[in-house]
Amino acid sequence: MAAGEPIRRTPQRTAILEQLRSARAHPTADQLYETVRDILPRVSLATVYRNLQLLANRGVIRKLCPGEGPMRFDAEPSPHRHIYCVRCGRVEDVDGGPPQVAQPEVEKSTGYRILGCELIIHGCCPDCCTGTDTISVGPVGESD
Amino acid sequence: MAAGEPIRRTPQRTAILEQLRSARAHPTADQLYETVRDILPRVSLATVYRNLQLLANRGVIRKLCPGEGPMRFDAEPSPHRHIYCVRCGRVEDVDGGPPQVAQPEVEKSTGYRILGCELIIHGCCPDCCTGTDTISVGPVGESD
DNA sequence: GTAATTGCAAAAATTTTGCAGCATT
DNA sequence: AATGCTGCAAAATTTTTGCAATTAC
Repeated sequence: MAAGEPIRRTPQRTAILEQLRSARAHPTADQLYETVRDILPRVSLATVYRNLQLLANRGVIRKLCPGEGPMRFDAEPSPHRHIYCVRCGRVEDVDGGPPQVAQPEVEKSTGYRILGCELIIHGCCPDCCTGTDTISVGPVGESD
Repeated sequence: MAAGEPIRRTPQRTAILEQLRSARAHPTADQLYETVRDILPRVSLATVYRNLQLLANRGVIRKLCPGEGPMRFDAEPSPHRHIYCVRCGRVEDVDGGPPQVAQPEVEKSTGYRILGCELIIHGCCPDCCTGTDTISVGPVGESD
């Protein structure tokens, strides 16, 4: 992982990071592309992808996989938990600190060298599961 | 999520589940397709995808997102942790019980109704990170 | 008999890449 | 000046879908 070289400052990169940082939710590359276009109308989606990848590799931002659909991006790279609404796809932060992983124990039992971890909770957000809606419990899914 | 109707038994479905259950690793749909073809040479990849989706929706199996590349499937649906090798892509189980999520607290603080959760640790497996290899720490990535 | 399931092929969705020109250091 | 970055368009990858025929219950 190339983490040594300085990151070159370009208008595109700056705008992408700015827009990601000001995003309420954890946007997809495409959603970010749309907002960046408001600032730099000629930006390309490939540039957005390339920069998000580069920034994630550098540890400046974080890439999230909700388990369905496209990847999400998070301006906050330090470990914290996320919750994903299986109905509307929204991803939000969860308070209460980072997921607990006993790094030395896991490294010993698996033989892996641990680099990081990601905890994502699946659920149904207040807007989607109002009041007494019927929902089923179990590993996520919308229909067969 | 349709969880009521009985699951119809077809040779394809049986073979897919059998192969997934006998798989050491946590295979991708495509890997599973290859092994199922040894048994049912005329099976289609679409059928593999459709069945994996259906079985995951029913809670019979579990769909995993390693954060990069294609989805993985796990014959064991009960909650347990996984570790993903960022170099070779392998996914393995981690002993030590399910990830800790204080469901009532999280439901109260987020307003979500929790359905499940997934913890995936990123690291470098013994085969990939032998001895004194140099690896960088931080949110995963191979090159820019 | 009815409804679910299958194979095939085509499509959709997401992400990556080749390349020539431009911008940043 | 050198290297990295960009836009564009094309491609690669992964997953889904339409449909007619078949199969399970």
